[in-house]
Amino acid sequence: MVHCKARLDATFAALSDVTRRGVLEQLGDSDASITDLAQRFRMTLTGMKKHVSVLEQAGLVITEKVGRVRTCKLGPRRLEEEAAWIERHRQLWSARFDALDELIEHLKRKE
Amino acid sequence: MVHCKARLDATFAALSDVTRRGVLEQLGDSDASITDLAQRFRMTLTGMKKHVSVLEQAGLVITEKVGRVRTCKLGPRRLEEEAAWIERHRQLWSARFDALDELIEHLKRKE
DNA sequence: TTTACAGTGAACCAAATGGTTCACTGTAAA
DNA sequence: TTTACAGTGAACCATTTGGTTCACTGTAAA
Repeated sequence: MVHCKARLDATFAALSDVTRRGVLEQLGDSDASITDLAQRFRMTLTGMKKHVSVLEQAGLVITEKVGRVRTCKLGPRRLEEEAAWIERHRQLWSARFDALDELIEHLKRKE
Repeated sequence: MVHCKARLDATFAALSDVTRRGVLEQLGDSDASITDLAQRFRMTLTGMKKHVSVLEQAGLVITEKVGRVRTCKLGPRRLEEEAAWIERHRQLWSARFDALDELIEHLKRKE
Protein backbone atom coordinates (compact mmCIF):
# COMPACT_ATOMS: atom_id res chain seq x y z
CA MET A 1 0.00 0.00 0.00
CA VAL A 2 2.97 2.25 0.60
CA HIS A 3 4.08 0.72 -2.63
CA CYS A 4 0.83 1.88 -4.16
CA LYS A 5 1.34 5.47 -2.98
CA ALA A 6 4.79 5.52 -4.51
CA ARG A 7 3.37 4.29 -7.78
CA LEU A 8 0.72 6.97 -7.82
CA ASP A 9 3.51 9.47 -7.15
CA ALA A 10 5.56 8.14 -10.03
CA THR A 11 2.64 8.02 -12.41
CA PHE A 12 1.22 11.45 -11.72
CA ALA A 13 4.75 12.86 -11.87
CA ALA A 14 5.27 11.15 -15.22
CA LEU A 15 2.01 12.64 -16.49
CA SER A 16 2.84 16.13 -15.21
CA ASP A 17 5.19 16.86 -18.10
CA VAL A 18 3.75 17.97 -21.40
CA THR A 19 6.47 16.25 -23.41
CA ARG A 20 5.86 12.93 -21.72
CA ARG A 21 2.11 13.18 -22.23
CA GLY A 22 2.93 13.90 -25.86
CA VAL A 23 5.08 10.81 -26.07
CA LEU A 24 2.22 8.71 -24.70
CA GLU A 25 -0.12 10.21 -27.31
CA GLN A 26 2.39 9.40 -30.02
CA LEU A 27 2.83 5.85 -28.80
CA GLY A 28 -0.94 5.49 -28.71
CA ASP A 29 -0.77 6.10 -32.43
CA SER A 30 2.20 3.91 -33.26
CA ASP A 31 5.37 2.51 -31.76
CA ALA A 32 8.48 4.64 -32.15
CA SER A 33 12.22 4.60 -31.65
CA ILE A 34 14.07 7.01 -29.38
CA THR A 35 15.29 8.80 -32.51
CA ASP A 36 11.74 9.18 -33.85
CA LEU A 37 10.57 10.67 -30.58
CA ALA A 38 13.61 12.91 -30.18
CA GLN A 39 13.00 14.35 -33.64
CA ARG A 40 9.29 14.87 -33.14
CA PHE A 41 9.85 16.69 -29.87
CA ARG A 42 13.01 18.53 -31.01
CA MET A 43 15.20 17.20 -28.31
CA THR A 44 18.51 15.42 -27.86
CA LEU A 45 18.55 11.65 -28.03
CA THR A 46 19.86 11.69 -24.49
CA GLY A 47 17.06 13.99 -23.36
CA MET A 48 14.37 11.85 -24.91
CA LYS A 49 15.94 8.71 -23.50
CA LYS A 50 15.48 10.18 -20.03
CA HIS A 51 11.80 10.91 -20.62
CA VAL A 52 11.27 7.40 -21.92
CA SER A 53 13.03 6.03 -18.86
CA VAL A 54 10.69 7.97 -16.59
CA LEU A 55 7.68 6.61 -18.45
CA GLU A 56 9.14 3.11 -18.34
CA GLN A 57 9.82 3.43 -14.62
CA ALA A 58 6.17 4.33 -14.10
CA GLY A 59 5.17 1.27 -16.12
CA LEU A 60 3.46 3.40 -18.73
CA VAL A 61 5.82 2.41 -21.53
CA ILE A 62 7.83 -0.67 -22.35
CA THR A 63 10.83 -0.76 -24.65
CA GLU A 64 12.82 -3.39 -26.46
CA LYS A 65 16.16 -2.95 -28.13
CA VAL A 66 16.78 -4.95 -31.25
CA GLY A 67 19.93 -4.30 -33.18
CA ARG A 68 20.81 -0.71 -32.49
CA VAL A 69 17.30 0.68 -32.27
CA ARG A 70 15.18 0.70 -29.15
CA THR A 71 11.47 0.52 -29.88
CA CYS A 72 9.05 2.08 -27.40
CA LYS A 73 5.42 1.11 -27.01
CA LEU A 74 2.64 1.60 -24.51
CA GLY A 75 3.08 -0.52 -21.42
CA PRO A 76 0.70 -2.94 -19.78
CA ARG A 77 -0.57 -0.48 -17.17
CA ARG A 78 -3.91 1.00 -18.09
CA LEU A 79 -4.01 3.76 -15.49
CA GLU A 80 -6.66 1.92 -13.53
CA GLU A 81 -5.29 3.11 -10.21
CA GLU A 82 -5.07 6.71 -11.28
CA ALA A 83 -8.51 6.65 -12.83
CA ALA A 84 -9.84 5.10 -9.63
CA TRP A 85 -8.16 7.73 -7.49
CA ILE A 86 -9.56 10.54 -9.57
CA GLU A 87 -12.99 8.95 -9.73
CA ARG A 88 -13.07 8.55 -5.98
CA HIS A 89 -12.28 12.19 -5.56
CA ARG A 90 -14.77 13.26 -8.13
CA GLN A 91 -17.29 11.50 -5.96
CA LEU A 92 -16.06 13.30 -2.84
CA TRP A 93 -16.31 16.56 -4.71
CA SER A 94 -19.74 15.74 -5.98
CA ALA A 95 -20.98 14.64 -2.57
CA ARG A 96 -19.92 17.93 -1.09
CA PHE A 97 -21.48 19.96 -3.83
CA ASP A 98 -24.65 17.92 -3.65
CA ALA A 99 -24.78 18.58 0.08
CA LEU A 100 -24.39 22.26 -0.68
CA ASP A 101 -27.18 22.06 -3.21
CA GLU A 102 -29.42 20.39 -0.67
CA LEU A 103 -28.64 23.02 1.91
CA ILE A 104 -29.52 25.75 -0.55
CA GLU A 105 -32.75 23.96 -1.45
CA HIS A 106 -33.55 23.61 2.22
CA LEU A 107 -32.99 27.30 2.87
CA LYS A 108 -35.10 28.18 -0.13
CA ARG A 109 -38.01 26.09 1.10
CA LYS A 110 -37.75 27.73 4.52
CA GLU A 111 -38.25 31.23 3.18
CA MET B 1 -5.54 25.02 -25.45
CA VAL B 2 -1.98 25.84 -24.50
CA HIS B 3 -3.71 27.10 -21.39
CA CYS B 4 -5.25 23.68 -21.04
CA LYS B 5 -1.89 21.91 -21.30
CA ALA B 6 -0.47 24.12 -18.60
CA ARG B 7 -3.42 23.31 -16.39
CA LEU B 8 -2.97 19.59 -16.89
CA ASP B 9 0.70 20.11 -16.02
CA ALA B 10 -0.23 21.96 -12.85
CA THR B 11 -2.87 19.48 -11.83
CA PHE B 12 -0.89 16.31 -12.37
CA ALA B 13 2.09 17.95 -10.66
CA ALA B 14 -0.14 18.86 -7.73
CA LEU B 15 -1.38 15.26 -7.53
CA SER B 16 2.12 13.80 -7.75
CA ASP B 17 2.88 14.56 -4.11
CA VAL B 18 1.62 12.18 -1.46
CA THR B 19 1.15 14.95 1.09
CA ARG B 20 -0.99 16.99 -1.29
CA ARG B 21 -3.13 13.99 -2.16
CA GLY B 22 -3.51 13.49 1.58
CA VAL B 23 -4.65 17.08 1.99
CA LEU B 24 -7.26 16.58 -0.70
CA GLU B 25 -8.49 13.45 1.06
CA GLN B 26 -8.70 15.35 4.33
CA LEU B 27 -10.59 18.23 2.75
CA GLY B 28 -12.95 15.71 1.18
CA ASP B 29 -13.83 14.80 4.73
CA SER B 30 -14.07 18.29 6.19
CA ASP B 31 -12.73 21.78 5.77
CA ALA B 32 -9.54 22.59 7.66
CA SER B 33 -7.27 25.44 8.61
CA ILE B 34 -3.60 25.60 7.70
CA THR B 35 -2.78 24.78 11.31
CA ASP B 36 -5.03 21.68 11.28
CA LEU B 37 -3.36 20.41 8.13
CA ALA B 38 0.14 21.24 9.33
CA GLN B 39 -0.47 19.24 12.49
CA ARG B 40 -2.00 16.28 10.75
CA PHE B 41 0.91 16.03 8.32
CA ARG B 42 3.60 16.95 10.88
CA MET B 43 4.91 19.87 9.00
CA THR B 44 5.66 23.56 9.51
CA LEU B 45 2.86 26.05 8.98
CA THR B 46 4.99 27.58 6.26
CA GLY B 47 5.52 24.22 4.60
CA MET B 48 1.83 23.39 4.61
CA LYS B 49 0.98 26.84 3.36
CA LYS B 50 3.11 26.15 0.29
CA HIS B 51 1.32 22.88 -0.41
CA VAL B 52 -2.03 24.57 -0.06
CA SER B 53 -0.88 27.29 -2.43
CA VAL B 54 0.08 24.68 -5.02
CA LEU B 55 -3.34 23.06 -4.72
CA GLU B 56 -5.02 26.44 -4.90
CA GLN B 57 -2.98 27.38 -7.97
CA ALA B 58 -4.21 24.20 -9.65
CA GLY B 59 -7.78 25.15 -8.73
CA LEU B 60 -8.19 22.03 -6.62
CA VAL B 61 -8.63 23.94 -3.39
CA ILE B 62 -10.06 27.30 -2.43
CA THR B 63 -9.29 29.16 0.76
CA GLU B 64 -10.77 32.03 2.67
CA LYS B 65 -9.20 33.90 5.52
CA VAL B 66 -11.49 35.16 8.21
CA GLY B 67 -9.95 36.71 11.27
CA ARG B 68 -6.57 35.10 11.61
CA VAL B 69 -7.47 31.63 10.36
CA ARG B 70 -7.47 30.59 6.74
CA THR B 71 -9.98 27.89 5.98
CA CYS B 72 -9.27 25.51 3.11
CA LYS B 73 -11.89 23.57 1.21
CA LEU B 74 -12.16 21.63 -2.00
CA GLY B 75 -12.29 23.86 -5.03
CA PRO B 76 -14.80 24.00 -7.86
CA ARG B 77 -12.69 21.89 -10.24
CA ARG B 78 -13.84 18.30 -10.34
CA LEU B 79 -10.90 16.84 -12.24
CA GLU B 80 -13.03 16.46 -15.35
CA GLU B 81 -10.14 17.27 -17.66
CA GLU B 82 -7.77 14.88 -15.97
CA ALA B 83 -10.34 12.12 -15.87
CA ALA B 84 -11.02 12.75 -19.55
CA TRP B 85 -7.34 12.62 -20.41
CA ILE B 86 -6.85 9.38 -18.55
CA GLU B 87 -10.03 7.90 -19.97
CA ARG B 88 -8.95 8.76 -23.49
CA HIS B 89 -5.67 7.01 -22.91
CA ARG B 90 -7.27 4.04 -21.32
CA GLN B 91 -9.17 3.71 -24.57
CA LEU B 92 -5.98 3.97 -26.61
CA TRP B 93 -4.44 1.33 -24.40
CA SER B 94 -7.47 -0.89 -24.69
CA ALA B 95 -7.68 -0.50 -28.45
CA ARG B 96 -4.09 -1.62 -28.79
CA PHE B 97 -4.52 -4.57 -26.50
CA ASP B 98 -7.73 -5.56 -28.23
CA ALA B 99 -5.88 -5.49 -31.53
CA LEU B 100 -3.25 -7.71 -30.00
CA ASP B 101 -5.94 -10.08 -28.75
CA GLU B 102 -7.44 -10.24 -32.21
CA LEU B 103 -4.07 -10.96 -33.77
CA ILE B 104 -3.53 -13.77 -31.32
CA GLU B 105 -6.99 -15.15 -32.04
CA HIS B 106 -6.28 -14.97 -35.75
CA LEU B 107 -2.99 -16.81 -35.37
CA LYS B 108 -4.68 -19.45 -33.25
CA ARG B 109 -7.35 -20.06 -35.85
CA LYS B 110 -4.70 -20.37 -38.51
CA GLU B 111 -2.94 -23.25 -36.80
C1' DT C 1 36.96 -3.04 -43.06
C1' DT C 2 35.79 1.37 -42.82
C1' DT C 3 32.16 4.42 -41.82
C1' DA C 4 27.93 6.04 -40.29
C1' DC C 5 24.34 5.71 -37.22
C1' DA C 6 21.27 4.63 -32.56
C1' DG C 7 21.71 4.66 -28.20
C1' DT C 8 24.01 5.21 -23.61
C1' DG C 9 26.35 7.10 -19.56
C1' DA C 10 28.84 10.60 -17.16
C1' DA C 11 29.30 15.16 -16.18
C1' DC C 12 27.47 19.35 -15.99
C1' DC C 13 23.93 23.24 -15.57
C1' DA C 14 19.93 26.18 -14.35
C1' DA C 15 15.60 26.07 -12.47
C1' DA C 16 12.05 24.01 -9.66
C1' DT C 17 10.64 21.43 -5.41
C1' DG C 18 9.92 20.37 -0.69
C1' DG C 19 11.28 21.55 3.20
C1' DT C 20 13.28 24.46 7.07
C1' DT C 21 14.11 28.81 10.27
C1' DC C 22 13.37 33.44 11.55
C1' DA C 23 11.39 37.81 11.73
C1' DC C 24 7.18 39.89 11.02
C1' DT C 25 1.89 41.25 10.78
C1' DG C 26 -2.50 41.13 12.22
C1' DT C 27 -6.21 39.34 15.21
C1' DA C 28 -8.26 37.34 19.42
C1' DA C 29 -8.27 36.62 24.26
C1' DA C 30 -7.05 37.67 28.99
C1' DT D 1 -3.25 46.67 26.88
C1' DT D 2 -0.55 42.89 27.05
C1' DT D 3 0.02 38.39 25.32
C1' DA D 4 -0.59 34.50 22.64
C1' DC D 5 -1.71 32.63 18.42
C1' DA D 6 -2.44 31.88 12.86
C1' DG D 7 -0.48 32.93 9.06
C1' DT D 8 2.98 35.04 5.87
C1' DG D 9 7.24 36.18 3.40
C1' DA D 10 12.10 36.08 2.81
C1' DA D 11 16.07 33.61 2.92
C1' DC D 12 18.23 29.52 2.85
C1' DC D 13 19.27 24.47 1.83
C1' DA D 14 19.48 19.82 -0.33
C1' DT D 15 17.51 17.21 -3.85
C1' DT D 16 15.23 16.48 -8.12
C1' DT D 17 14.22 17.71 -12.80
C1' DG D 18 14.73 18.74 -17.57
C1' DG D 19 17.85 19.66 -20.40
C1' DT D 20 22.56 19.88 -22.58
C1' DT D 21 27.43 18.22 -24.43
C1' DC D 22 30.89 14.88 -25.07
C1' DA D 23 33.04 10.59 -25.23
C1' DC D 24 31.89 5.99 -25.84
C1' DT D 25 29.79 1.21 -27.43
C1' DG D 26 27.74 -1.62 -30.45
C1' DT D 27 25.46 -2.58 -34.89
C1' DA D 28 24.47 -1.99 -39.84
C1' DA D 29 25.79 -0.62 -44.38
C1' DA D 30 29.03 0.47 -48.03
